[in-house]
Amino acid sequence: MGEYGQFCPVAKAAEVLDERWTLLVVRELVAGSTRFNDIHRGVPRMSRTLLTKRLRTLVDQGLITRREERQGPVYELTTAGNELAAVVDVIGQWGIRWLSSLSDEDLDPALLMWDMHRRVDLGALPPGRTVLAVVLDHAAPQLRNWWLVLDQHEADVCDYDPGFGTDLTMQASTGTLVRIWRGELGWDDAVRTSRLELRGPSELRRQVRTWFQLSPFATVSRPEARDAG
Amino acid sequence: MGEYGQFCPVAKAAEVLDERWTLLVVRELVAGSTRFNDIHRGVPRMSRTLLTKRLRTLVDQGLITRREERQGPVYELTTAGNELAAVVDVIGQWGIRWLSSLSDEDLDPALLMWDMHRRVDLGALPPGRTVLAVVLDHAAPQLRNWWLVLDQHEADVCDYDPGFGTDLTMQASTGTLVRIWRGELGWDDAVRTSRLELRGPSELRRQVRTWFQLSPFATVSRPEARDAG
DNA sequence: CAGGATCCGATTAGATACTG
DNA sequence: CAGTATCTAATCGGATCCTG
Repeated sequence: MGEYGQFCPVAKAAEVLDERWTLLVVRELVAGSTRFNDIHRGVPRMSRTLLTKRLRTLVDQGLITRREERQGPVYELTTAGNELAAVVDVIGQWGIRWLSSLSDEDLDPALLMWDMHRRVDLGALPPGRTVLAVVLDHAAPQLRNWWLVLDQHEADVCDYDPGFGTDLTMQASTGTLVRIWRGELGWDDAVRTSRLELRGPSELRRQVRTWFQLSPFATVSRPEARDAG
Repeated sequence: MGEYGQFCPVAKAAEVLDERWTLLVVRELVAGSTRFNDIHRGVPRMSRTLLTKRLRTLVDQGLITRREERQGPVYELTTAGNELAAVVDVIGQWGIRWLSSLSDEDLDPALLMWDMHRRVDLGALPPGRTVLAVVLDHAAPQLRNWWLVLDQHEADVCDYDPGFGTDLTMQASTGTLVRIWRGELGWDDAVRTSRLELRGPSELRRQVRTWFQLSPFATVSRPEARDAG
């Protein structure tokens, strides 16, 4: 795409980073995804064709490598690409401070579940397997019900009942969970006001909040409420 | 333009920042430009129509304000916009570390002179007015000769002889000056190898290197030279 | 100096269908 | 699972001309 014709390092970096979707693909790689389909789950609105193209560009630019494994291609950040973690971090910090108004379009249930499953603190789980059902109020029928299958080794997310039974059910609107996720609404506050409902053994109801680490940006300090000028 | 449909703060920030040219316009504002023409001198390849459009978008997004003054409109960063300085900084640091290969297109003489004039350390200048002529080897005729008119209060850049006489002349290729500017080539090294030639009183020849602060990214540490994997 | 209005060509990305 | 190929609709941005 476009070059800026400037020797400024900001301009040279922008040539690489400001192409549409690129920063989000990098974010997925920074978050640890290495397989095509995993990366795509983090950018589901991107066509697979376009993702292919962006990945190739990133390889050409030396930000990632592509390796053929038995299970298929594996994408990994190079040293240069890895240092973009700092860029993603600062941009996210700015974003959470100043861009808090979300449209309904932004409240993507599948994305929320994908994010949650990836931030599970495996060490905080009870022994054995735990199945957490999540019900998202008002979501479209096929996006309403989710199951997180958690054990000490991995966290899986399903959009169908995996058939192990349910240990705990969590019910809320997608917006409520997103606000909790982003650190804009306290867990206790949400429970107290019944915006977040938990059903199951009281011990699990108490513990569940420790199973998730929330968004990496949840703890970023927010600006004082006053005009932006 | 495009929305990503994600609640992730990185995605929300990218919606604002990854539109073409936007980051460079922000960079100009962070660097201190407030007038339309000054901003445009920092992004000369951007059409004025497009710059107008981007500025309006930035106002709508609450990153800058536009104020009508007697001399004309003045653009200024809001608190939110001002915090983008950190984003510009991190991106520039990454850029100078990993994107050192510049095309001829990137070596824009006018941009270099504009950058230099803006990073003059007024306090380091000799008393009174100093005129520094700059000759850029191999540049197109109308981009070869420049004059920096420096005094304790301001630094001006002209592409014509302002008629005050010349105290010191600096001659080099644009590429050499850019590499010095970016911190990739030492001043002494350039002088010793005659890539940078100075003509004028020996005292000024010795002092001139202190008049410029170089690029804000000149002092960023560079990666060790080895493969990027 | 700081734009507004238009037109038009180039680029882009989504949708769709197909492949090993 | 991980793409490729193709077509089309939409968008974007440069050029040009005009304004107060």
